[in-house]
Amino acid sequence: MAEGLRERKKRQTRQYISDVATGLFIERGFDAVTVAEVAEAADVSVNTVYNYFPAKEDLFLDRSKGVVDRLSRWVRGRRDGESAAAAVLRELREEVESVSPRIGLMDGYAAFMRVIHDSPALRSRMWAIGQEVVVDLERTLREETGAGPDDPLPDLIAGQLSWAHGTVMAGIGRRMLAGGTPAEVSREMLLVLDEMEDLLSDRVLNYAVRGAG
Amino acid sequence: MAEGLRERKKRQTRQYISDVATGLFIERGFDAVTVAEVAEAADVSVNTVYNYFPAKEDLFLDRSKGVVDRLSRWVRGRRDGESAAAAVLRELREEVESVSPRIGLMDGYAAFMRVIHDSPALRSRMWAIGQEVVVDLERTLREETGAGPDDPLPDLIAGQLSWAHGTVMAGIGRRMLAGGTPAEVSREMLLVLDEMEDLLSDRVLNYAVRGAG
DNA sequence: CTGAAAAGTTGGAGTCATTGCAAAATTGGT
DNA sequence: ACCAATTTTGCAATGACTCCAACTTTTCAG
Repeated sequence: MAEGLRERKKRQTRQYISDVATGLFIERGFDAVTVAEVAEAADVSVNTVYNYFPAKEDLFLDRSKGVVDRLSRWVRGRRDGESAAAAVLRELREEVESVSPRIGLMDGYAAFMRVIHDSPALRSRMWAIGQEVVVDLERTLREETGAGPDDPLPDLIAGQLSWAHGTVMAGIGRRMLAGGTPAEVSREMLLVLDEMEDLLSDRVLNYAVRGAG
Repeated sequence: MAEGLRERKKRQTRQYISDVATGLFIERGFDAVTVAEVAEAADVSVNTVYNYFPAKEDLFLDRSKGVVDRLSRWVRGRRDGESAAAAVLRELREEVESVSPRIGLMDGYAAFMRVIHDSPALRSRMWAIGQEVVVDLERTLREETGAGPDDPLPDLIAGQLSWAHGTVMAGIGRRMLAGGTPAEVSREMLLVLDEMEDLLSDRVLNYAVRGAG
């Protein structure tokens, strides 16, 4: 009833393995570290590693970290009179402006990005996560607008919004990788965000305005 | 001087291996067929397969097939007074309208898509090709407009255009997979193309107009 | 036409991710 | 302290991919 001491231990073990693995990957690169090494360094068997993580990439990219429904949450939380796109742009700007570590604006992110940058497997996994984001957003937009299954608009809008989100994230990654400080990158990305908003059409910017049913 | 009988044989062998592999993949799925089986069916050794193809996925998706520079070619070939986006949309419409097999509007494409759809490895490889397309287009747009390396616009426009291209290709794939005939899918996609053009802003639609330096 | 050099093919051994299975060790509750 | 559920582990196997040395075929100069 006490909600398992067992559960706690499991979560601990899982976190520990992931931390150990992350350290090794950052130190020596994703491909240069074998799962066996991770297991040894974490003092567990290889099978235990696979017991917690479905694949090697998940040791580094724990996608359960609430990234896939980020856009959906932002859209669902849009204010009265605010469109889906406006909400996404506003939230993005807030994160960038506040130099939030949630979007990679922090010291040490460059090292993290480098690992991804240098590993095709990790890059591909990043894309897969991005795909989940789009699919999730498509569903949310359909729910929020009541669009029929044949209406292609929600998917197109979802594509545009997740393009915007992905472009910002990629821009941050690239600039941090190039040695920028969080503050510098934040400043630059605000300009990019302005350019981006300028590139979105009114159709996009006015889709799914809350309270305009 | 006769430009090798050797070269001809090599190209033949390569093509043959790819054909045999494709047949097996369509018949039984990508993951269910081992490279060893492909090699045996093609009457060569596994090493020979790897001599021609860097990875198993390349047996099915031969990315040398001029897809990566498709957008760049379209943009470079834009007419006088035509923008990059207008050229891309025009070419896309032409392909769709003419029910071109180059973009998957042909019988048998569903079987081809099914293999990709069911294999994470192949889907991921498709994305990687898409990435090459964007990068290629970014460079082309910079060349065509003379934009400086710090101007973020070319990358943003490239992102929008390759989003449009990718969306159309994905739409075709999904509809063919769902059992549509090439003619039906062509008709539906023309409507999607109209919606899509409506979603692009004038900024995008008027970028890099030929002869408006 | 003939004998290397060059290029292509092959077999075999090895690494690594990932899976399946059954034995062994732990843990929670009684 | 004991039982049953849960975890952890060892072992074996599959399959992609690489490295390497031996072997065969093609090219080409003489």
